[in-house]
Amino acid sequence: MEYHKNEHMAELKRIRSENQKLKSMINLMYNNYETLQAQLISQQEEYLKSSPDSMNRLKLRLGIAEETNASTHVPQGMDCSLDSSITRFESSQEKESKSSMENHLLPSKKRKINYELEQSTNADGNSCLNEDLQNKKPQISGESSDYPPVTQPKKILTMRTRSEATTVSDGCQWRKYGQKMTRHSLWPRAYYKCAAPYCPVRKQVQRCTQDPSMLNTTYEGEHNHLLSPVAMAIMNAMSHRLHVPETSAGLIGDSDLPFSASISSMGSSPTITLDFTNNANPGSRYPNPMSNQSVHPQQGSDNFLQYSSPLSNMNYSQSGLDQMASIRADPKFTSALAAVIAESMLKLGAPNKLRL
DNA sequence: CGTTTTTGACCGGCGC
DNA sequence: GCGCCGGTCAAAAACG
Repeated sequence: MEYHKNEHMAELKRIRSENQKLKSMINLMYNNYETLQAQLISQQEEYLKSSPDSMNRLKLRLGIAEETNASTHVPQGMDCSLDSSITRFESSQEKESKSSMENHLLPSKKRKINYELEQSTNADGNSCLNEDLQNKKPQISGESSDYPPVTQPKKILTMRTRSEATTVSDGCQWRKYGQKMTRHSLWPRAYYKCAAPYCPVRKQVQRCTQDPSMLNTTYEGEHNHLLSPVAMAIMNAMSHRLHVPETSAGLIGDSDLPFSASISSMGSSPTITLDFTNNANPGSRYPNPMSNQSVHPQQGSDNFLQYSSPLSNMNYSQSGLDQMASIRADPKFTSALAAVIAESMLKLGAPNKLRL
């Protein structure tokens, strides 16, 4: 009896100290993450200030619509290996987005009312006037407005995933607001808005006609709120043109990262895969940063690091803290994420090295 | 019963 | 001006 009591006490003590360790580890990682994010933002701002022209070049690299001639202006060496269907997809989206933006410039009666309503709700000094509203705002007196010019292009990212589900779970909450049959597809196109209040981000999801197992997802705009770590990692990966490994024809190979990475959706859960084999990106000009690092590949995987999101086995309704804890506690994930962020900073700090 | 999805209507752009 | 098309709205239906 006494023996069992002691055993329980020891177990409790062990669990308590483990909890403490985990807590401090989470705090440490959270701090590191915040520091990195702050550094990334300040570097971006600094870089954009020093070289305004670089913005357009970056947009091109990130697959963002150009202000003019977006579909015809394809810089040398860029996206040459893109699946032609993806290229068409992006181009048409850019065109559509442009026309939709022009549409916003001349609001209909109904839209004008909505706009005025939102204006009045934001007029109390609340600065949540989002990008969408800025685009909708009619330019009355040239550039004297307090807002950026309406020609400011929206970020457009496309992602192609193999999925049987109607949409790919990407860590964000979306509200469906429409579905349409389109002329050139046998499959309907679904329209989603980010469910966060005042967030302007929208996405369109449509199954590929040629290969119905593939889902084309187009994201438009930028989130104006904090994203979950998973969503952030996915958006980050998308910015680097990461792609689904199962895609036979459409592997986007222009990534200049020292590793290749991909998002795939097994069922409804996202899996982020980072492949540090040199073969994966033979054209990379960068040395493999992980070759002598402390990140150890899985046994038998031959320098192949795979991070399967804990969300794979996790209910999305689980509390945010638990979610963050499980993800951040995985050293493989943080290493991979840090590598992506570091790579972004490296590129931002060395504009002349951008391959365009 | 509140939230989310569905779906027909509506709107504006575009080509003819 | 008309019809087609894609994007959005909003009432109704479905869902949990």
